[in-house]
Amino acid sequence: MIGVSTNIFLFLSLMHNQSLESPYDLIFKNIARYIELTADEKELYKSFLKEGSAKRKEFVMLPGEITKYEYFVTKGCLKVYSLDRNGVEHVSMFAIEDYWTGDMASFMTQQPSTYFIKALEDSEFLMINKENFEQLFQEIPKFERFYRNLYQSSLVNYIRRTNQGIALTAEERYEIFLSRYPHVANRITQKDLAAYLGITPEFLSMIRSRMSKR
Amino acid sequence: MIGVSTNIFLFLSLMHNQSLESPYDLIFKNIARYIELTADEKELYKSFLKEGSAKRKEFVMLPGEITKYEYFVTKGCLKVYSLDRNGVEHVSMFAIEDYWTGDMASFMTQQPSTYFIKALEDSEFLMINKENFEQLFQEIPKFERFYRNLYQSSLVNYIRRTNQGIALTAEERYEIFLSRYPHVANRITQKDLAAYLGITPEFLSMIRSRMSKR
DNA sequence: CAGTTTTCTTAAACTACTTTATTTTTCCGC
DNA sequence: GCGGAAAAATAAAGTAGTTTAAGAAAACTG
Repeated sequence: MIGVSTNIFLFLSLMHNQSLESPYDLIFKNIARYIELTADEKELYKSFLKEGSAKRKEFVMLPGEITKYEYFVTKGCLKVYSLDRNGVEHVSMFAIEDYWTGDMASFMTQQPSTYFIKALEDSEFLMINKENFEQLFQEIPKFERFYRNLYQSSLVNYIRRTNQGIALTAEERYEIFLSRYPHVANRITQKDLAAYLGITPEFLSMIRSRMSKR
Repeated sequence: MIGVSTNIFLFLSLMHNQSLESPYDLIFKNIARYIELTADEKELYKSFLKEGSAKRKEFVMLPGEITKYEYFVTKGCLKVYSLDRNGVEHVSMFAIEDYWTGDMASFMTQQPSTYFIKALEDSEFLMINKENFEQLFQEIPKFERFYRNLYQSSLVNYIRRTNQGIALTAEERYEIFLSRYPHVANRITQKDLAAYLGITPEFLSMIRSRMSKR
């Protein structure tokens, strides 16, 4: 899980009172974790963003496309995944409110993506394209610092997940996911969670019944 | 493999003619991938670094310690690894010349590390401590950009490795490692490579004999 | 270069996870 | 609230990778 949510409680309060927060309030709070923006800078940044949305089951991105945007989810839940050569689905991350997502490799290198991004719920997000992303660093150099910190946190999470994938059993990984991302776990299906954990839904089901018998 | 080597050929030329390059030339070339430093800035940066070395089989870092430094390898090869609760070794990365390494999570959060760093060959490196790391961004803000880019590349590599770990068989991961990091592969033992791939040395040996029979 | 330690190989028994198939339960679009 | 589709549970047979053990090859150390 790359995106590094600012704060679970912020997200929970949003759940109960979504209309009070605009999508921009959420993204500014996210950015304020690492840098402070002046009112002018906020306006400029806002002008670099585009609003997007997708209904449940709609695709936000398809493999083969050159990734145009990085996404910041303001409502709903996106699933980022790919298919291996046997057609088996592998989920790279779930992005809920306050998470950044996209295909970073494709966005950075402008090579075709190998990922699908699909909305699991009716979703809304803010998007920044490659030109604006580059421009951002020219206009507001502080953003170098923001992204340096964002990527730093993401890396720590990825390193952890890589090592877990190698060192732990599926059951252990499942338990860790439940305790670390409970608010994600109860929004997604077991099938999708299995695809994130790297196991079959049948085996996840077995794990669950084994665990409940203890 | 996190560190993102600038250039294999640079490294190869170093192998043949090490005395001509100082460790600082190497790190400045590494940094020049993303930002340009003035002579003054180079001097200042140099003053933030410390030189270190370790003989073959010596430990550079032990678990339990709070990580003091990030390391840039200028000679030799370091192995970053941890032990799981069964005492099985899991290699997180090999760092050769021109690679950055360390325990980023521990360095950033100043929590005790869970990693060993051990020299596989007589090695030399440059180190930056946490205070100087923070200071660096105050004194030379350009470094935000450098690290933003460095972390970006590392993330792309990590995302790739995570997905490979889940989607591919051990044999496929072995072949990919060989073609992607041939210069690392022939400097390390099969035992260490197996611990990187997440399999037993016995199984790697089996894979190799299976492959050679084709 | 001899002795010792470590690494590598091979092979048989074992385990975590997959595959395939069937049944039951949940969900969501009308 | 109903009908159809998707998800979840259960179970049996199969496979990728582990474990244990023992011998052969390589590689440090004195």
